[in-house]
Amino acid sequence: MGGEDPALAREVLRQFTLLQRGVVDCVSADELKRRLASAIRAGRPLRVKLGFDPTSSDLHLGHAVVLRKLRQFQDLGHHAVFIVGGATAMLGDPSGKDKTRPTLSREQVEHNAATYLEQAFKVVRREEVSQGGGSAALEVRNNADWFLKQGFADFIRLASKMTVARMIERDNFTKRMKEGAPIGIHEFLYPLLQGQDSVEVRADVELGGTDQLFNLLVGRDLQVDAAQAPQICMTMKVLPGLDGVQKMSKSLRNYVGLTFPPDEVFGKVMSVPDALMGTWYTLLTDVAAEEWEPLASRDPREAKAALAARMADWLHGAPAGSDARARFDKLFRDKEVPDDVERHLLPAAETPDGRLWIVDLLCRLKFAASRGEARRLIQGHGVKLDGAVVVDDKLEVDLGREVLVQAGKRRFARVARGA
RNA sequence: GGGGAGAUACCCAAGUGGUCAAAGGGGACGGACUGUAAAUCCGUUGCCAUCGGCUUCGCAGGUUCAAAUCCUGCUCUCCCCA
Repeated sequence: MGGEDPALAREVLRQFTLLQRGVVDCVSADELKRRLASAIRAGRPLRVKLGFDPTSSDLHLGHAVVLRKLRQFQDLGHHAVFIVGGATAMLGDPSGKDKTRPTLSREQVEHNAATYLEQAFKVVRREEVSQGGGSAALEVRNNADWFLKQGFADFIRLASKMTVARMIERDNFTKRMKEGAPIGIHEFLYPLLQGQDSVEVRADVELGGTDQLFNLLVGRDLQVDAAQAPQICMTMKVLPGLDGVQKMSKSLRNYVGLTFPPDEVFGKVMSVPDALMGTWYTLLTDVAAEEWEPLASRDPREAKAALAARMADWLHGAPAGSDARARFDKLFRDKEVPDDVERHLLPAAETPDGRLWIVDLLCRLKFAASRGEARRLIQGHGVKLDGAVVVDDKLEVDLGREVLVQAGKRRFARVARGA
């Protein structure tokens, strides 16, 4: 770096510092500074790539961590390239997995891709790229567009760019081999495809979780091979899920979906172990550590509730957080029945005498998946009728007038016999 | 291509002819405590049902009064050799 222009140097440092939040690896930091400097000097924004495979139909807070980073680049005037892994989704990324994932059909992938973008726009600015540059905030690409057009020869050529030795020294493959777990050859191909994406879109920077570092680095090699400047690889700390141990993922069911309703967002965040609060604040908010740390040590519940409300506001707009909190406090802290309990009317035909066996009632309400489960729930004293614990699993409930059914702490329904 | 090992419920894992709906652990759910945190304790964890019945141990057949357990074929996985 020349370093003659102090204004430029300051701007580079400002951007660089902001961008460091939540970042674990940056390959390399110096390159990033240099690239920022030349971008600013030339008025040519960096092309920042982030890709997701539409392997399920939900994005969650774990995805949001990197999406936020992408948004941060946008806010600094850079150009986001969002890759939908239409082709790679069919392969299945081995990163962070201890087992092979099932490959998906074309149809599933396309369906998922559609819902994905919508969810991503909760975090990323969506102005589409305009031809002449200008307000180019976002460019959406689907890697099916290039991969499905390529021929066999192209594919083999790509495969030749990687060695088996390098592949198997990758930690999660080593681990799986040691455990005797299967590894499909197709899983070796995945990083190459992801790397090729970087070549296709001429990425300056690629974002990902720490478990993506290997894949991101492959992109660098392929770019060099294609006579492009190698992308800077930035990995973000992976967001731990609700269990506090494993990374947030839909298949582990420890996630908070970006489309979850406010109450659920609030409640799930409240169930995050205290020890993780700092990580969540760092990765999912811009709140300075000096702000949340004192609160978290003085009043952890309050700090977490503030975080939870913030998440709900973020995903649903301003009053959602405080509203959710009010309902949450009422239900769990004050142990009161919520205001908006769903009402069910059972058709009279189903209850000729106006009575219904409690076990069937629970099944009808989907509070239990089977009669056996309903029985167990009752035997475990988990069912209340008008506030009183049900002890008899043979109870016939009189639906002549409305009754309040509660299963566990959070499932409520008001039921009466319909016409 | 040759040799060996293996596939058990949501996951890991015991069980090698009846007493096995299948030990143990994890997870999940419910209860107590609480801040839907952590820690701890208790209960439940195939389906239907009143005794009782029905379906389940990779898949398909077979032997037997009786199979997760024995036999045959198939599918999949791992290891060693080539």
